[in-house]
Amino acid sequence: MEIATKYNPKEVEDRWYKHWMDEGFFRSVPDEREPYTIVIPPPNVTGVLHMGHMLNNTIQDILIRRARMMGYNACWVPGTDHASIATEAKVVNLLREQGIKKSDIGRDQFMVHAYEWKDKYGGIILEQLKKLGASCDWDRTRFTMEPSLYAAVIRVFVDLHRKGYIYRDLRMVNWDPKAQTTLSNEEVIYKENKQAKLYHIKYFIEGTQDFITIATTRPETLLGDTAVCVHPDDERYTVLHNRKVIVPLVNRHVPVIVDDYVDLEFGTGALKVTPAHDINDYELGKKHGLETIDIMNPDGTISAAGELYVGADRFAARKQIVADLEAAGLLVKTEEIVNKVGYSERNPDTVIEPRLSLQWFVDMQELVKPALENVMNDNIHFHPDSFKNLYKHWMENIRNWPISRQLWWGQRIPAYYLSDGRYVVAESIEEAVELAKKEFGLTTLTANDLSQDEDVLDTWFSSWLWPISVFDGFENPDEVDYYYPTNVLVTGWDIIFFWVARMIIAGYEYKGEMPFKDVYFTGMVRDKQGRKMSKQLGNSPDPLTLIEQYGADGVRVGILISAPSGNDILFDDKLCEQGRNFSNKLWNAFRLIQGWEVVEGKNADNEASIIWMRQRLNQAIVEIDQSFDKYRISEALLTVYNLVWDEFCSWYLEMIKPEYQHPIDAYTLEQTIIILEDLLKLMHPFTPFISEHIWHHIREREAKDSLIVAEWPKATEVDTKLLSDFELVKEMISGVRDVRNQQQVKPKDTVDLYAQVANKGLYELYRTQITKLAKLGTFEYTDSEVANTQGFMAGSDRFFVSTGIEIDVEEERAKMKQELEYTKGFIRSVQGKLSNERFVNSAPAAVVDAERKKLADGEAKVKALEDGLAKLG
RNA sequence: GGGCGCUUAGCUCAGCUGGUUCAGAGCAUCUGCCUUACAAGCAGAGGGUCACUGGUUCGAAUCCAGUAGUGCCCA
Repeated sequence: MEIATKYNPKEVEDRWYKHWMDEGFFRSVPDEREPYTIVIPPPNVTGVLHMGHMLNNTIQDILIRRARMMGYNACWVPGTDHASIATEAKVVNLLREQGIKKSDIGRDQFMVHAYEWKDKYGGIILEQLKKLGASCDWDRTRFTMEPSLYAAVIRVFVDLHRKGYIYRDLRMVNWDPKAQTTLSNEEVIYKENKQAKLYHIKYFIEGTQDFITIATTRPETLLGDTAVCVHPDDERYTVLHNRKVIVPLVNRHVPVIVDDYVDLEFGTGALKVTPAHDINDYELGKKHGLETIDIMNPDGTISAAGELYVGADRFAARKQIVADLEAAGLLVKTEEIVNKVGYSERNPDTVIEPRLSLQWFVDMQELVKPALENVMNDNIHFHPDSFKNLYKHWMENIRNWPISRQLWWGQRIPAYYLSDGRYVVAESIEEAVELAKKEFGLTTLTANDLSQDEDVLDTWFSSWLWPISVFDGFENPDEVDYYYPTNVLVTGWDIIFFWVARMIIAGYEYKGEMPFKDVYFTGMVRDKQGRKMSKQLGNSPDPLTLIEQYGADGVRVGILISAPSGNDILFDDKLCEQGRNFSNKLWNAFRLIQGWEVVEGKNADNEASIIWMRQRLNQAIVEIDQSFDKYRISEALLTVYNLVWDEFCSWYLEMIKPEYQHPIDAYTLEQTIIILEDLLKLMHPFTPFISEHIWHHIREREAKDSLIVAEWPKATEVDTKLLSDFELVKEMISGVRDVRNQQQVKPKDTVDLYAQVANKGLYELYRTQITKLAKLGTFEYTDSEVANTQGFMAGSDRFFVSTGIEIDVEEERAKMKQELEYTKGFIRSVQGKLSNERFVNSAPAAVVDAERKKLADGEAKVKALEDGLAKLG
C-alpha cells in the first residue's frame, strides 16, 4: 500500500470523531468505577469559538481522555449559558430588522422569539468543539434556561431569601441607558476620555452677592444637587460653614456641608453633591442626611424631577445647560482635562450612568466564609497556586452581589408584589398567593392581585449552580451524589470572581462540599504583540481555519506547547505549524514501520536498542505522570514530544532500521510495534486523531479496541544506570558526527574510530548501534593517542576519528589545550568545594558524592588530555 | 494612591524543595546534506554577567531587601 509522505488530517479527523461517537466512548453513566468529572465552563450560547476556548477546552479534553484511559468513569459535561444581556441584544436586533419592537409584543411573545433564536443560532460553539476533538458526553448537553436548571435557579433564590441572604435595597448602580439594564462593576469598561471638559460654575451664596466656584465634568447633574461640600481644613471656605448656596438655574437653596472626603487639590476644592447620580455623592448624602433628587429617566433623558430640560437626552442637556450657564454669566471657565469614563461592555459606545435603583442583592458576607477557608487551606487546590492571593484579596473585601437585570431573557425574579408594594417571594404564583394570604392576613387574595417582578437574574446566578444543576442535583440526588464533587475546573483566570468563587460558594451552601478539587487557570491568549485577542482588533485567528490548515491535532499541540498554566500566551500560527510537523513526524515513523518486509526470527543485535527504548519510555511515563499530577500539562506534552521525535524517531528507529530493501526480523518488528503502541497511548490525550488512526492501522483491531479506551501505560522501575550509560553512547556518537561535519565527510562514507575508554563493556554492548549511527568502518580500542586523527572526549573517555584526511596537528593541540585548561579550572572549583569543611559537613551526602565523582571524572579527563598532548610532542 | 505579578539566548518561554557538567527547550540564525520514513526532514554549530545593587548561605537564576523597567487588578 502506498501511503502519502505528508499526513493529511482532513481525511482522518472527522472519521474518527464519528467512530468515537458511534461506539459511545464519550458516554458516561454512573457505575461501580470511580468517576472523573469535568463540567465545561459553559460558553455563551451566542458565542463562537475563539482561541481562549481552544486552549481551555484542549486542556479539559486532555485531562478527560487521560482519565478515561486510566480506567475512571470519565464524564465531561458540555453546555451553554443563556447570556442574558448578549442574547437579548441579538434577539432585539433581529426583531428590529423585522420591524418589531420588544415593547409591542410583550414579555411572553418575546420569550418565544428568544427560544426560537437560541434553537436556531445558539450552540454553534458546541459543534465547533467537536472539530477540536472534545470528548464531551453530548447526551448530557445542558443549557441554563432549560426547565430543570431554570427551576434550580428559582429554588435557590427563594431559599436564599428565606435564609435572609437576599434583600432589596436602593443602590447606586451602573446603568446602561441603551440596554436599560444594570451592570456589575466588572461589566463596565473604563476608557480614557482625552477631550473631557471641566466646567467651572458659579454658585451664589445665599443672601449675598458672593459666589463659590465649583468644577464639574457633568454639569447637567447640577439639577439634582442637594449640597455643596468643602474640606474642613480648607481656609478658603471657612466662611461658608453653616451657610447655604443657590444651585444655578434651578435656584435651589442647598446647605454647605463639611467633609474631609473632598480633594483639596482637584478643581476648586469645592464639590457639588448629587446623591442620586454619583456613588461617592450618594455615600456623602447618606452620611449628611441629604435629600436625593433623581433627575434621570431610565433611557438617559432628564426626568420631571430635574425641572429643566425635561425629556432631553443627558448629552443634549449638558450642551444646553452649558450654553444657558454661559448666557447667564454663571460659567467662569472651561478647562480641558483627561478623565476616565465608564462604558458598557455589551454596548461599547454607551456611557454608563450612575443611578439609584431598587435592586435585589445577595448578602455575601457569611456565604464566602467556607469558600475562602477551603481554598486557603488547599482543600480546593488552585493551579498555579499564586491565584490564591488574588482570590483571598477579593473574598476578604467582597461586596454584596447585585443580581437584578432589567431584561426579559433570563430567570424572572420570583418576587410577587401587592399593589401597595408589599411582596412575597415564592417558587410559583400559587405559592405566592398562599404565602401572601398568610403573611398579610388577606384571606380573599387571588393571583390577579399579585404582579411578578419585571426583572430577571444575572446570568452568573445560573452559572454558579452549574456543577450541581447539570446533574439535576437540586431535584434528584442520584447522579450528583456519584459525580459531585467534580475533579477539576479549567478556566481563564479572568473569571475567577464572576464564576469560580461563586461556584465554590454555592457548592458549600447547597452540597456542603466543594464543587471541584482542583482549579486549573489558563492564561489569556494574546497576539504576537501581546495584545488581547479581540474582534475589534481583528487579531484573533479563526480557530476553524487553523484546524483546516494544521489539523486539530496540530492546533492542539501548537496552542499548548507554550502555555504553562496561568501564564498568558502570545499566540503565533508558527506554533500550530510546529504541531502539524509533529503529526507529520509520527506519520512518517508509521510509514517506515508499515513499509517493512518481515522475515521470521530474531536479530539479536537489536536487543540492546529495544531494552534501552523500553527503559526510556519507562522513564518518560514517570515524568509524564508527575507532570499531570502537578497539572503541568504543557510540560507533559513536551516530554511526549521529545520522546517521540528525538528518542524514538531519531535514535531508536535509526538503530533498528534495516538497510534499504532488507527485511526486518519479526521479533524486532513486534517489539517496535509494542513500543509504538505505548507511545500512541501517551500521545492520545494531546493528539487524539492521528494516534487513533495509526492505532487502527498498525494492527488489525475490532472497533471496540480503540485507543481512546486503551489502558494508560504503567511504568515499572526505571534503570537509571542503563539510561545514563546510553546517554554517554549518544554523546560519543554525536562527537563522531561533529568530526564528520567539520571534516566535510560525505554521508555515505565511513570513518574509523579508536576509543581510549575505561569501560569497554559499555561500548561493546552497543557496538552495532555505534557503528551504524556514526557510520564507522572500523571501531577499535587503543590505550594512547592515534596519529593523524581528530580527537574528542565524551565523559572521561577519549576518542580518535580517522577520516583519511590530513589533520592539522597544531590546531588539534590548541583544541586539546583549551579543553585541558577548562577542565583544570573545573577541577579547581570542585576541589575548592570538597576542601571546604563546611560544605562537606553540611551538604547532603548525595551532593558531596556527586562532587567527588565530578572530581574523579575530571582528573581522568585531564590525564587523557595530558597523555595525548605528550604523544603529539 | 493600594495590591499582585513579571524581567533568563535575537524571539517566545521552562528551570519545581537553593546542590549532578545548571544555565535549558522551541522558533530564528549559520554550516553540511534531496543519506530511499519524513526538506513539514536529517546531522551538527554559534548564541546568555539569569534586569541592577546589596544581604543570607559552605553554595543563589532559585531565598530576603532595595532600585529600575514592565504588565495586570482595585480605588
